[in-house]
Formats: sequence, structure tokens, C-alpha cells
Amino acid sequence: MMTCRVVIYAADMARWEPGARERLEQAALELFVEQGFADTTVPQITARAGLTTRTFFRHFSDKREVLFGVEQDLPALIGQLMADAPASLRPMALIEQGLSVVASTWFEGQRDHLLTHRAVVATDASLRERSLQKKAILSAAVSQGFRDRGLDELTSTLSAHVAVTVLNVAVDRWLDGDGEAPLTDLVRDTLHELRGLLGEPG
Amino acid sequence: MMTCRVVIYAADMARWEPGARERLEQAALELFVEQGFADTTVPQITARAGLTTRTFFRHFSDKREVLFGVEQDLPALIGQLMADAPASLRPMALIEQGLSVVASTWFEGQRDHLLTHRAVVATDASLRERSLQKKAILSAAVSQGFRDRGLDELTSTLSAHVAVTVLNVAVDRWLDGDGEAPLTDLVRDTLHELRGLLGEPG
DNA sequence: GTCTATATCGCGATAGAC
DNA sequence: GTCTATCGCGATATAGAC
Repeated sequence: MMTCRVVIYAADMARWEPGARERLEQAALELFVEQGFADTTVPQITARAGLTTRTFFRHFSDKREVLFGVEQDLPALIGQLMADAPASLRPMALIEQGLSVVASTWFEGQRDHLLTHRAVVATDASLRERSLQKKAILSAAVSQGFRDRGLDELTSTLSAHVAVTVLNVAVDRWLDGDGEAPLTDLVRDTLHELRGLLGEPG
Repeated sequence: MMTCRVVIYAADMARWEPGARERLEQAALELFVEQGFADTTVPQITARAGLTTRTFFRHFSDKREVLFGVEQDLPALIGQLMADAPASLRPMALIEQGLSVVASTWFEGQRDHLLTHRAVVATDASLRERSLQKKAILSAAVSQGFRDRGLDELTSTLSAHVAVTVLNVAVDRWLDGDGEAPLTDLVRDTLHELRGLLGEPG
């Protein structure tokens, strides 16, 4: 058995410590780093968090989801961002500007945590799969944002793919690098590279 | 790879009815259409195919995978296609040409089956997730193909994303439409739209 | 081919917040 | 009182071990 952080649940105390969800997320991440995702059971996670197995599944639809709780707000935030932008902005201008904002408000300062997170996700196929789903959800939100701005279906879909791809590629470059270059610069550069690629004769 | 299947069964093929894999795929698809993916158990599938549960998991790593057996060869085929193409072809030219070939050799004639397949996948979140993984595998293969042609990491990654996105969007348009327009035309048009989008000022 | 772990989820009871 | 979070028990199917 590992260290069971048996946090005091004395009779006179409140029945539950607050922040069950956060405790589950932290306990899970710790255990995944220590022993791997597949070798960690949900009962182990809940034991460390001082909760029961049943409670885990009320907070997270499955074992993988405990690693992606933070990303849940990103689609809504981006939707807001897109709705607030001037209606006159053309798609590519909105993408460039929006990604810059997201890079500096959402990702900046999270590099260490993202490195840990990415390393854990990389170890397991089912986690990589879930990670892809999160990106698809983001893409769908961006696409919806474009449609709400009056763009047609096709342009919205393609614009969303461009935006999410550029962001993902830029984030990966950011994490692979030494952390010196700001993510915003890498976003701009990645977008520039993509433009150059598409501009070539074909 | 599934080469192990061939090796194991080759020695004593007569003992088994041939086409176990195909029977499992067909039985599964039928049952998924009839009662839904989640409400269909692996024992139900194997019962219809006249096999045991254990056999199912020898052929498919999990229940979802039975729907994606066909896509298994696509990455290798595309890798071959890219290796055979003239070294002088620029990335975008290769994409345009390669997608045209794939559209006419791989997808053409499969529209009805793809419609059924897409409808089943759309009903279940875990299937949509697996579908995304297949697309990511394809993207990785394309990216590798570009790297093998001497392109740098970034260009390869972006080119692969462009190729796979254009193909996926075009296929979706093809399936959504009335089937009159050939997929190759939709691929060309989708690529043209993407070019126009990226060419805009930003 | 058999056996088993454990992910996942339905149900009823309970405890505290409001 | 209602509402929500938690617990405890139990059932089933997937998926992997032997």
C-alpha cells in the first residue's frame, strides 16, 4: 500500500472536506506520475482523496476525464472571445488576434503543468485519444463561433481547423523548446508558416 | 500489425471457418445498427458470428475497433503513394495529387457503406473518439511521409494537417450531398477554399 | 479457453446547505 | 421543507492475465 493520506474525518467535523473534485484531480495526477495511468485504479485515487469510488464517477464520466477538467472552460471562453470581437474582423485576422489572447491569458504561466500533463497523456493510448477529443470539442466551439458571426458552414469549419491546428502545433513547439520564446511568438510564426505553405503553387 | 493472425492460423486453417474477422465486423455493424453500440455486448456479436468472446479480442483490441478494421491499411497505402511520387513535387502539389488518387481509389464506390458507418459512429461518444484517433494516425503517417521526402518537422506536420483536414472535410461534404458531385471535385474545391481563406489579409 | 480484475453505473440512504 | 453531494452495496461487461 502506498501512503494513504488519511485526512482526518472526525465525527465532529463536516462530513465532507470541500473541493472534492480538486482533490481527486490532484491525487489522480500524482498517482499517474508515480505508477502510470493503467496501473492506477480508481479506488487508489479515491483512497488518496478521502472519497469513495462511486463519488469519483459522479465528478468524472470516466477515469480519463479526471485529467481534462481544466480544459472544460476553454470552449466557452473562446466562444465569448469570438462574440466580443469586432464584427468587421475577417476570419484570419480574428484567428491571429484570438490566438494571441488565448496564448497569453490561458497558456502563459502553465508551461510546467502542461509539460507534466502532456508527458502523462503521452504514455497511454486511451489518454491520447481523449486528448484528441478535447481538441475536437474546441474546434467545434470555434466553428460555432464563426457561424455565429455569419460565416458559412464550410468557411467556419475550415477556419476552426486552421485555428486549432495552429494553436496545437504552436503549443507543442512551445513545450518542446526551452521556454524562452513566448507562446504568442510561436503562434504567429506557425501561422506564418502555414500561410507560406498554402501560398505555394500546387 | 495483424501479421500474427496470419501466422497463427495458417498452420491449421481448416479447423476454423474462414473469414472470422469479416463475420465479426459484419455481425457487429448489424447489431450496432439494430440496437445501438452501447446496448450491444461482445458476447452478442460473437454469438451471431458463431465465435467466442475470446476470439473477438484476439482480432480487435477493443469493442470499438471492430468498426475501424478497414481504415487500417490506409496509412500504409498513403505512405507508399507519397514515397512513389516524384521528388520534385512541392508539398501542396503532392497533397492535391495524392488526395485525388486516394479519393478515386479508396473512397469512390464506398459512399453507402461510409454513410452507414458515419451514422453509427455519430451515435456514440467513444466511437467518435476512436474515429478521431484514426484520423490522427493518418495524419501521423502523412507527416512521416513528408519527413521521408526531406521536409522539416514543422512543414511536415502542417502539411499533414492540411491534407487530412481537406480530405475529411471533403468526405463529409460528399456524404452530406446528393452523391452527384464526385469526391475528387469536392477535394479540389475544399482545398481551393482553404487557400482562399489563408490568402486573406490577417 | 478459462478466470478474474476493475471500470462503470443503478439504486437507496444519509448528511448538510439553503 | 428542497436540493445537492456523498456513501455503500451490487451488478455487468470489458479487457487482460494465466
